[in-house]
Amino acid sequence: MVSHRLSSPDHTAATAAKGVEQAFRMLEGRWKLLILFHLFGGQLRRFSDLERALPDISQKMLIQQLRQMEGDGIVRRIVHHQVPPKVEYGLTDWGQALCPALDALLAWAERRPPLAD
Amino acid sequence: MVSHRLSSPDHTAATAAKGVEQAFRMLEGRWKLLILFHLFGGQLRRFSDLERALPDISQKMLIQQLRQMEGDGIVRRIVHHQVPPKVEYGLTDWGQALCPALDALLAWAERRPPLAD
DNA sequence: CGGTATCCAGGCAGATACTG
DNA sequence: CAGTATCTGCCTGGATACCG
Repeated sequence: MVSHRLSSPDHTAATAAKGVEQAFRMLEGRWKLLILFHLFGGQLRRFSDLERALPDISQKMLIQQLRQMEGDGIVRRIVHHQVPPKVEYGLTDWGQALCPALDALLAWAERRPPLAD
Repeated sequence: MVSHRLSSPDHTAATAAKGVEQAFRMLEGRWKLLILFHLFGGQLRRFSDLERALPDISQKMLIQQLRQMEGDGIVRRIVHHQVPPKVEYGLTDWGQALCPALDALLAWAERRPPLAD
């Protein structure tokens, strides 16, 4: 029986959920979305810039989240071999492509009707 | 290159992230997406139907995830006062509206290029 | 049938201190 | 500047047993 109106017809509930869960796992974590929204638009940000932009994050968490997103292919890391060291972070093309999808989710969240129970 | 920005101009990185995080929090949890994809399309499913559809879930987890989504206004619960008891679960209109947003995220996940490191 | 109640373990976030 | 290492506490999910 045809049920969930996904654009792609060849998904079961299980495969669709699995795909979305993959996406979720890459974006979960208290800081990843915040980092992402600071990088949308093609900007490059230094490690210390991001530290300042996210005042409550520890260095451990910042590098951890950046490395995970780099490993997932969302973030790219650009090392300038200088003294003192300089490292910039930006998005890959695929990472940039997240923007409209997150936008859709944001729009949905903001359409929430009052809970009229 | 056209920078990818949000459709709504009055978002900072912080407010946008906050909105999307709200959405994420409502959908996080090992079973919620799976439940959701079983309910997309306007179907009503009994508690025991869902239990059968998600063979590895415990009753505690099933009811917990359903209740949370009900509290968030995504799922609605329909109690039929009968003996034996019968309870059905479906989506609210707003819950249904999640489908295109998740579809976008699913499409993104499936566009992932090979990690050519 | 459709739930509650209770206990438990693992993972992840956070603080803090140290380093090339 | 841009990280690494270690310790700790909490929260979430899971197993199990019981109830209207």
